[in-house]
Amino acid sequence: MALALIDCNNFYVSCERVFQPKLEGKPVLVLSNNDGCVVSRSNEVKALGLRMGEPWFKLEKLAKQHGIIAFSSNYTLYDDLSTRVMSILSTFSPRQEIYSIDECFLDLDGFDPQSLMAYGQAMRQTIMRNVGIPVCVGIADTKTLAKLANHCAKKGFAGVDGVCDFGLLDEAQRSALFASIPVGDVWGVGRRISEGLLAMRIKTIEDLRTANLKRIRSQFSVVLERTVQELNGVSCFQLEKIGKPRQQIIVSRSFGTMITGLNDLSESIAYFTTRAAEKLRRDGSVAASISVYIHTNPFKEDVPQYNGATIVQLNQPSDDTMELIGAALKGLKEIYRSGFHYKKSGVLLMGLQRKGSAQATLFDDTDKQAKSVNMMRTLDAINKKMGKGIVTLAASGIKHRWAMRRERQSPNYTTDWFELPEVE
DNA sequence: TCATGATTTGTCC
DNA sequence: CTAACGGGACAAATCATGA
Repeated sequence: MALALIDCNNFYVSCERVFQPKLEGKPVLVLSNNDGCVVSRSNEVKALGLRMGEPWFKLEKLAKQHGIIAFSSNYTLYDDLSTRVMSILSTFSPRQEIYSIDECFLDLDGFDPQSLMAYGQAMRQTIMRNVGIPVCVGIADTKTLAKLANHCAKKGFAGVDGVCDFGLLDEAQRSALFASIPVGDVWGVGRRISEGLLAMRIKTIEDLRTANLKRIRSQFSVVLERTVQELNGVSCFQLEKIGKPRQQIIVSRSFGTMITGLNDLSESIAYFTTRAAEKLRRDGSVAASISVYIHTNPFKEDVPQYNGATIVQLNQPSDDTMELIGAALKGLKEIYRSGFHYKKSGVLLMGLQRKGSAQATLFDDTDKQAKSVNMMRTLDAINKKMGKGIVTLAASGIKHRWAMRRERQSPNYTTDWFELPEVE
């Protein structure tokens, strides 16, 4: 049983550097949507002590002083480079689980244990040569250990050069290593659980690995119990098949500016529902209900706060943009209150099932359904070919006063001819 | 009282 | 110039409800 976890280094920053090599060695960071928080940092930025998740407006001055280069996030670019990285990695194993935009697991069962280090190096070199993104590789018996091995590879522990294979460590070396790493670095141990463990004097990974299982189960949860098992080499989290359809779809966004009126809110909800319905159809699913929510800015404690949410049941499960928008706007009218400054809204599609598997009812209008399928297929095809949002429904509005801030975005180098820079 | 469904919580990246 | 703090997904835990 051997598993590899391959994780791109500072992924978003690395994507920006692929197309601007002069950023190499310079402090670079990438901001979240709306230019809100720091979500990716180069090593130089980490060395300056800037923290992950820190709001940009608090750092802007400091960043200028240090000559930090900040980008708005460019998901079109990151998605495209991610696809290339994942596609290359898929050739290294018959089984791959894409865990997130910048990391995946590979099943290395049956490979020669002595050659795994070299195999990991081959992955790194191939990706660097073909895409230009640096990655690290962690190899171990379970997912949790592979994540940890990757962490060690990134930190460069014990002369490790981008690949770390726990299979090469004996018991004593393993214990010593684990005793040197804080428990919060384990996959699945977040802030809250870290605090709880600390209160029980469980400080290092070695402490956690040797902790009493029953006690962990009763004081925390079955999930943490499994994590402890995994740290001991007992596999509890299996490799998941790719292409499994999602169980929920969320589209939500903070606004670039506060909005107050029902009209602007309706536009945003219609727009988000359109995006959600596209994802739904891409998955080949239909939704049974849609939830709508709006809220004010929770960070402005001195102004009146309001959170509204509701769930609207559809007559029958659907993937039709217009039907979904109709339901969403109905929900919005119920929860809308005038007199508040709204900062964010969103929709959530629930009760997802494979299209076609839904129970047909006596009153289904099959002719109307067939027309809807054609309409939606055409809409998706045009938008795919001509660019997202070329054809939209009137309800989504045109001007989008509420659109998010993206003041420092790089061009879509790989997906839009018109955004290729001039050759100097 | 139990089983089920709905909502909240915690985590990850 | 001012004001300015992400988004999406999942599973388990917890709460609410109704037979």
